Amino acid sequence: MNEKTKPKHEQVKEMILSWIESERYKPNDQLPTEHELSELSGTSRQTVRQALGTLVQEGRLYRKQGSGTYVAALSERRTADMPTIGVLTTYISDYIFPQIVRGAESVLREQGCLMLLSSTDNDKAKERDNLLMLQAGPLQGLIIEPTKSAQGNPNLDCYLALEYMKIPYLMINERYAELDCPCVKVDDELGGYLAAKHLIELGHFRIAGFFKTDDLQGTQRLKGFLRAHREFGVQLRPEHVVHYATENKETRPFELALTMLEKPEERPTAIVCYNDELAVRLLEAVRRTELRVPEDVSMIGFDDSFLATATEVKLTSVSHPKAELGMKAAELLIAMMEGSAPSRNRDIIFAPDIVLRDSTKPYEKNGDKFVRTNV
Amino acid sequence: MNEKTKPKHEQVKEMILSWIESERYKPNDQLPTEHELSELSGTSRQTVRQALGTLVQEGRLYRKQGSGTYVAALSERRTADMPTIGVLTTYISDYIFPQIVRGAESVLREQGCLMLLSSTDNDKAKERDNLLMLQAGPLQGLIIEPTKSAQGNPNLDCYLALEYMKIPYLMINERYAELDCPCVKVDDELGGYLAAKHLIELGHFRIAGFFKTDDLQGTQRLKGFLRAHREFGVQLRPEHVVHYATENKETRPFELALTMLEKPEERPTAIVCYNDELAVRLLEAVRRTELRVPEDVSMIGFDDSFLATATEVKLTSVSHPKAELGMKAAELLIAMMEGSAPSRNRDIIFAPDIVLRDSTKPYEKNGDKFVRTNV
DNA sequence: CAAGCTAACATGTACGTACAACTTCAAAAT
DNA sequence: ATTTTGAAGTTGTACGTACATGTTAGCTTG
Repeated sequence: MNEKTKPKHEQVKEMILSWIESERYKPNDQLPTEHELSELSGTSRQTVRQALGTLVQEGRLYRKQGSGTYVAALSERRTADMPTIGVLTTYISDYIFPQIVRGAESVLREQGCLMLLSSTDNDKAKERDNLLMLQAGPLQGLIIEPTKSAQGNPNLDCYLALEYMKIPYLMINERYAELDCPCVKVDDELGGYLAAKHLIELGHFRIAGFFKTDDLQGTQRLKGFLRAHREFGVQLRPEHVVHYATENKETRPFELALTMLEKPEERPTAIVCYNDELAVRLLEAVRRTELRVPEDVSMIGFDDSFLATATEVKLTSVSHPKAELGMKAAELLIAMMEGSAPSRNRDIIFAPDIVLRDSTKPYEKNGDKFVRTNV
Repeated sequence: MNEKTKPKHEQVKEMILSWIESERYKPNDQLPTEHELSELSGTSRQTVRQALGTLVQEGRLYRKQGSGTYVAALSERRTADMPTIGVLTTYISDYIFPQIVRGAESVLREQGCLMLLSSTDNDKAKERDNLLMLQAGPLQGLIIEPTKSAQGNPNLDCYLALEYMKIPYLMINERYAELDCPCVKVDDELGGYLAAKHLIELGHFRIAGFFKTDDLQGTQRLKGFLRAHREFGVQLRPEHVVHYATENKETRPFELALTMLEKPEERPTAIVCYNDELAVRLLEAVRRTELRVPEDVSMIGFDDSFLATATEVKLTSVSHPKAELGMKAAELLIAMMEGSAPSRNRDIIFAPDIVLRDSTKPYEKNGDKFVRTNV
């Protein structure tokens, strides 16, 4: 069968499609009967039925026994022309991620893509389940937030399966070390650096830092925090660097903050918080010890979320464009799906900046017994 | 055609499916030829071809002209056995909705369903676009948060199309008046009633209420607020009932609160806020007028969100189980899809309760010139 | 005028014949 | 031993007949 002579049922199908596309028949209009089409096309009723059957299966027509065959409304067309994109996140209601999803969804909607959303509860086994389930669906691309990104990747085989299946994927916030997919993220190291730098430039010399180090984001923010201290020659007390993880985030930072705030000779003059959520929690620790922010201890958050302005003392916070991150991730994934993304250096990294509010102020001696011993 | 005697081509299809499911034939195994199946089943080759054609269309088999018919590998199966559920929301990053989605997604994941997420920006035209797009996908059910629920339903035809297509759907938070689908929601009227009742029982007699009335949730909360005043015989000043809408929510409530707080002779002794987000905003208005919560004016929020504990004065708030609402909605929709939902009285309504914190206290005269004139 | 009935019309199922196009395997040729 | 050819086998297209099931419109009756 060469190109010139297609099967008759294909030719009938194309004739009917041309009627639909030229709007000779509009949605819910009735087509000629099978008998009429048979005569019109000079083919048998069976051949007409085969053409109609294919168009029904594709959602272009619907049939009603005893009544006739009708043009389907646009909404009844199938998904052949609507790519399905998966978004796999750790926590759907995490206080930042909904804004990233919002940005992604707005781009995907605009581009006529359907978005599947799924979550892992920051648990590697659930990450695996989700990856398998999403792959079994009609997936054309995947945006992934890694799960406990600092703790390795036991689900590597699932990611390799995505590559085998030629499903493009990218990661947001961090990337598993052994994968080579693009990553769309904030420069967390720079964020931690800017936070500490801001406080150092305000004269603070005893700065505590609280970091959630089971995610690479926390590790990177800590790295920047340390780098600022080194560059500005400010000494750091080891007990002023607090690590915590998903499992103990409700208790450990609060307890350790209480402990260090209750000792006047060891008290930090400022605190860098891993994020605004933690900052709200440590604000309470400051109050509990009858100190004030920023009069007694300055504080800086991260993410510039709506929590930063919900508190009585508005938080100075490291800011980054959350919805835009989602948008750029979606745009990049679509480009990858279309084969129009550059093959190298595809990471997109947003530089954060500091939004100054009321929670940080210059360090003042204030009759304290403390003496600057650095610089 | 009654239940007992299915069409022959259906029976052949089921025979072949039973082979696949019992693993008599595994992925990539070759099935008996059409001629052999014809003899085995006692039907014509055409009938066998029809059964095979359906299974090919469903992705269970693939055929190779001149070679044979084979069982498709698992990853090539279509999503026939993984239902796809749409969730249509107004704002993905709305401070409450992510928790509802989280609850729904956890149930859907457990039940092996894929979840499509889409948003309308509380805009009716986008609601329409989304409904058309979701319907064009492989949708088996839909969970919908109505868009500006108090303002009618210009997209009724889209909802009727869902019914025509026999796609079950339900609504959360409110239902469009002319639709008869199930609704899963909080009893907003009771919530508004409890909020006002709580303040009245604390002795407050001049209570302001702020309600977002372009959503039926706001209208119902207002209704309960009014009912409490009527039942307890407390008079209500019209200027103490503030309506606002999506478009002016950033400005109008704040301005009107400032206005009423600045006039000592008209100042309310307590404020009912449509939600915690608004409460945080009105806390700032109270501060701006150098008043204190709860010493000078009590305040109660709604939703018991994490904003309620982010503030310095922890908010008394009307509480309801947000993630559970999402879970119940997903369970009900699955039951509807399986035909196991009761056909009547399917609404699920959660009774809210009050979580007492620090933002409300009993009314005291405090040297004010005010005199109780009611009760 | 409304309700019920029936015949005509339209799609759904099933069988059959015939030939086209492709694949596989065995036999023949090199 | 390897390559080529041809026959047999298998799926794909197309036509036809016959009957089942459901819908619709027109006619009749109350």
